[in-house]
Amino acid sequence: MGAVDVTRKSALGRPRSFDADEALGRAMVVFWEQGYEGASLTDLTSAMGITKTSMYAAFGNKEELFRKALRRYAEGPASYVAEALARPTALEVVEAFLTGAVETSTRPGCPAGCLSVQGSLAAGEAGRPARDVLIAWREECRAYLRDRFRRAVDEGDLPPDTDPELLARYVMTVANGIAVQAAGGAGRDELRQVADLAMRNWQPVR
Amino acid sequence: MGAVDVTRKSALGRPRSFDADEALGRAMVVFWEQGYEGASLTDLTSAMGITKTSMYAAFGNKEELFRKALRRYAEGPASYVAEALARPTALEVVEAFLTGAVETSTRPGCPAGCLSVQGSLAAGEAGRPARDVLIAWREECRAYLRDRFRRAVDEGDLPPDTDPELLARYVMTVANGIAVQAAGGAGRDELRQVADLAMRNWQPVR
DNA sequence: CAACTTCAGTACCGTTCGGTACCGAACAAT
DNA sequence: ATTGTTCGGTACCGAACGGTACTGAAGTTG
Repeated sequence: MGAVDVTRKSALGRPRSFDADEALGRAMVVFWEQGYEGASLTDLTSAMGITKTSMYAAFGNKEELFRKALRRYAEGPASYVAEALARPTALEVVEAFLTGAVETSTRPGCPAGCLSVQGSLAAGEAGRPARDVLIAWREECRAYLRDRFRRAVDEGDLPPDTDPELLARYVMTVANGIAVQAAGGAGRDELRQVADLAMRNWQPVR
Repeated sequence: MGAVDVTRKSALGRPRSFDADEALGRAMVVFWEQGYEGASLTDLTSAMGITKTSMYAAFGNKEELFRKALRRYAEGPASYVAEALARPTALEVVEAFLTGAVETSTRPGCPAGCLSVQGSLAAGEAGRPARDVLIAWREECRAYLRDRFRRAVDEGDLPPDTDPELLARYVMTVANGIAVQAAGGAGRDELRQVADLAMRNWQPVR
């Protein structure tokens, strides 16, 4: 949550008559549902309730709008990531992470799946920058998990022969798979079970 | 492999001067790499080495070309699915399935990832039919796994309290996650480890 | 009020999209 | 040889793309 910095250069002139934060939220949903390339400016601006001109003035261009929408996604629907990382034990981290992935990917009233996965996996020339941003974001997320597991090893929370790198990649893999499943129509309860199954035997992980 | 049915209406007239099978293979790679919407007709036909006119005459239109490319993908790079399902035990099925997913998603000289996952997760209006075809394909794949696990339960190969539906969804989830990871640049060895980890404790599955 | 700035909107930019009409040439069957 | 069909290639279609110039109105500051 919180106001997104839209960097108004001055306080002069006629003030903006739409809520930039609200508009960004609408754009986020469109990107979430249709991906970067699949979301046209017409789709975006009509969902945002503003004209193309206003969008360009407020957000720069389509790519910047996407970046800001992603930031907002990270702070909003995907805030479960940061919350999960703050849990006291590694087991709880994984539990919260996968639970968050399931719930965010299957939230009623929101698009099914995860923006960072379906926003752009494959892309033509035009969508490549957006794809790279999403790859970087997922990498960052994985690095956080890895660091968290390293700490857990140091603290004796995980067995000393645990491979934090591998464990982080495994958890990310399951989370990404959950997003794909959700995009394909899988329901929350079914994915909840999948997440449980993925964790059930996680303790003996070495 | 095998000739793709391109349905020549008659033997009359000048024969085709390009190899339709070869051309379809090239198109498959482009779709694999760029997705349905991301692959333009120009991208496709220039990779296929033919003109737009020839493409339309031979394959119908972009959507049909995609369908045929998907069929070819299923018979070629994704043939590991059928092979895995034919293994004698459920454990071997899962092993072969996940190994195949890793190898196909990280094959040198081929696009990273899985066509059915990144071909179209999210889509604008134009890409929706392609997306639905891919969803159906993944569903079909999952149903095959489920049926195979049901059989394994009947045969006593899996514990009688196993949930084949859940197990199939779990395996598909991991496979899909692997494809996403591969599309994000993960290497074969790393994903190989992830697949091992996903299977390591699979035996006590109930 | 006057000066300025930004508003929302329209019309339009050049480009690319998927898809077609038409072409003369090439080949097969009669 | 004639007829019929398809070839590969060019030129083009209307529509949609991302993005911009220009407009008169609206609002803030001096």
